Amino acid sequence: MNPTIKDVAKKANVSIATVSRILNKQPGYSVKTKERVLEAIKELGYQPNAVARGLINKRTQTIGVLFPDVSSMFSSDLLKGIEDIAHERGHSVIVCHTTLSGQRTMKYLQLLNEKRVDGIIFTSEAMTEEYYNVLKEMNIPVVLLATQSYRYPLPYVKVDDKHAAYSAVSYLIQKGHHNIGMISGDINDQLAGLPRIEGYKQALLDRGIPFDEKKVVVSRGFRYEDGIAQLPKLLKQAKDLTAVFAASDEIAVGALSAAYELGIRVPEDLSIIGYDNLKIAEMAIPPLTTLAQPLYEMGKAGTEMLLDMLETGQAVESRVMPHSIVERRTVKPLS
Amino acid sequence: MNPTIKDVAKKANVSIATVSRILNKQPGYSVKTKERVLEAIKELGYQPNAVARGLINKRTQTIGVLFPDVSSMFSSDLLKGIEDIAHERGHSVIVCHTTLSGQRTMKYLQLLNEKRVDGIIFTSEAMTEEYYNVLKEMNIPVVLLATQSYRYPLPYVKVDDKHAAYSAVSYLIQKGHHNIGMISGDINDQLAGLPRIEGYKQALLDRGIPFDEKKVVVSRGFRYEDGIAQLPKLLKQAKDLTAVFAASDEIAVGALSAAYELGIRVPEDLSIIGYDNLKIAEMAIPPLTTLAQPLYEMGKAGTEMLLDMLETGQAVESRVMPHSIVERRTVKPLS
DNA sequence: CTGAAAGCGCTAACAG
DNA sequence: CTGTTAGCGCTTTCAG
Repeated sequence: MNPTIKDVAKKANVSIATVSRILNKQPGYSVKTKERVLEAIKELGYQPNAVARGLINKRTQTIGVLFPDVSSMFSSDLLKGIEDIAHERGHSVIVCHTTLSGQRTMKYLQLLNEKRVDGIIFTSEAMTEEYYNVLKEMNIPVVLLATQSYRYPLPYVKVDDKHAAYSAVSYLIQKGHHNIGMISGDINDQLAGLPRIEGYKQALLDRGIPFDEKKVVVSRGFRYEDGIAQLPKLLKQAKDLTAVFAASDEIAVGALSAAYELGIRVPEDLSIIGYDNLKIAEMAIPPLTTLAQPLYEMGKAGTEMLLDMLETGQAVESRVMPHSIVERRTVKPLS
Repeated sequence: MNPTIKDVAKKANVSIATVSRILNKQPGYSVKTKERVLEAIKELGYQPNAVARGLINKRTQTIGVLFPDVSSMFSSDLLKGIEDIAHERGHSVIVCHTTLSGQRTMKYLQLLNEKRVDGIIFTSEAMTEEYYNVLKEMNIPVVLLATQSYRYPLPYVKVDDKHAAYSAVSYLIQKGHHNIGMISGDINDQLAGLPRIEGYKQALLDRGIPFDEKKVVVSRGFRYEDGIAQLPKLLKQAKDLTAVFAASDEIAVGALSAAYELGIRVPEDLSIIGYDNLKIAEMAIPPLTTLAQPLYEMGKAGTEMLLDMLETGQAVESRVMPHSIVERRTVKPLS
């Protein structure tokens, strides 16, 4: 069995209180005792029991992160940022894959409560009343990552989706494209679906290009398969498109594949711009021009916010992260 | 604050022992008290404190998983399998990104010990004496995932790398290729580096094709960038190759990109086979033929093993998982 | 500067 | 069937 603080105390001939003080760098002991204790610790290979500490401190130094079954590349960029900061600031992270069904999300929320995590990062999924209620009950800091809620006062970190989509489409227009299609994600998704369509629409309108609903096709998700399925559909219902804006990189790469099958050359015959800037954007053939979300930084920022709330007890401000265009080779300038 | 078992006991007019029994489904109470207690629990919204439980039971229902900074796609497939089984069997998972430096691995190991996790899954990285010693000290089950150790008696789950590489190259030969190159990962990697080269060599020799070291080029890692850099080098030092075996899908996709830049058509001018069967293999243009490792199943299997050890206290047997060839479109049969 | 003792929330004998 | 009690390993008053 692991040695306990008691063993250390006995070995060093002091009380456990003294050992505890030394462990926690509190004042109240002579240099000599400190040395003796430190030596006992080393000799025994003593490691404090975080469980016992958690019980009394009411802090577990652990946070929970909920991921829906979104593209794993998307999630893992976020996770990396989260884990880096959490570790740096002395916290562990418990990952929870909630998949689609809310049931599992509820189970996880309950679990995280039982484990007494210090805070929760809720990613990508929409916040529901049910979730919010239990979160409120738990009475711990929560931050929304790559999602947000109008209804509930939870701090978030995300990109401005509408604005980002606007930028992507504006970029296309600047490059001389006028006949631009869009492959959207789920239109019922108030967070990543609709706003991007609105950004697309707005960009068009602002340049005096009429919006034509035939030019946007909506899929159920944001996956590769959606891109594969939707590009042909889009091309059929909207003629002579010179460019398409895909609502995610996975969709864009799917579109790239579909185009390849159709014998349509990208970017010679058709320009494509994606959204996210995942690793696959870089790896695509040809490399995908895309609207970049700083996923890794978002993960870091969200975690910073969470831990700040934890430490200060204060609310923090939401952060809208900057997006940018990463120019690669799927958009051809039109003369 | 969260209500405690005491509150429940008071409200239901019973002792905390009775509540505890009911919570743990142990015998020893009437139906009536049970109902009363259950109602009190519901009314208070009581949730047992897993930290307190962990302290007394010496079980935290939590496992730790260590990932080096391997391709995130690779890790996240594993993680998904791990998390699914862990959750199904009532455990949470703490993720630890160890990056490259062993220092961080040691810190994590120590952390996981302090948190008193019930078991550890150690992925991809080579087991060192230093790690093994602390792991042994911790005295909890450990399983190696996508790695193995000759020196230390730790159960593992992985694919037979040499055999898998042998299969991949044999496949190429069956398709009529004789002049086959290889882009290897780090040759100093005893687990994923060398064995795959040996499999390549063996497959050649078994068909009477002489091995020529000019035909294999080794990179430092298994990343996309390595593929990009190494293909041109390989093509320069080995003429008239008709096919290449890449030691990972990322390398293969990098090779695909490099070929595209060079104006080499795949598979018309050059066939390529990858290794892993990540999602990107499917998404590549053209879709990548590859040697599939069942990553998700491996994650599941490893976790099953770990939890079995935990529950039974018995050692478990290592598992060599089946590999297979996923035929897509980067290998052209030679007449 | 140091120790004794209470108690975090829970489980597990041991009594009754 | 039910309650009392002693800890699990630690932090933290409160005395000295």
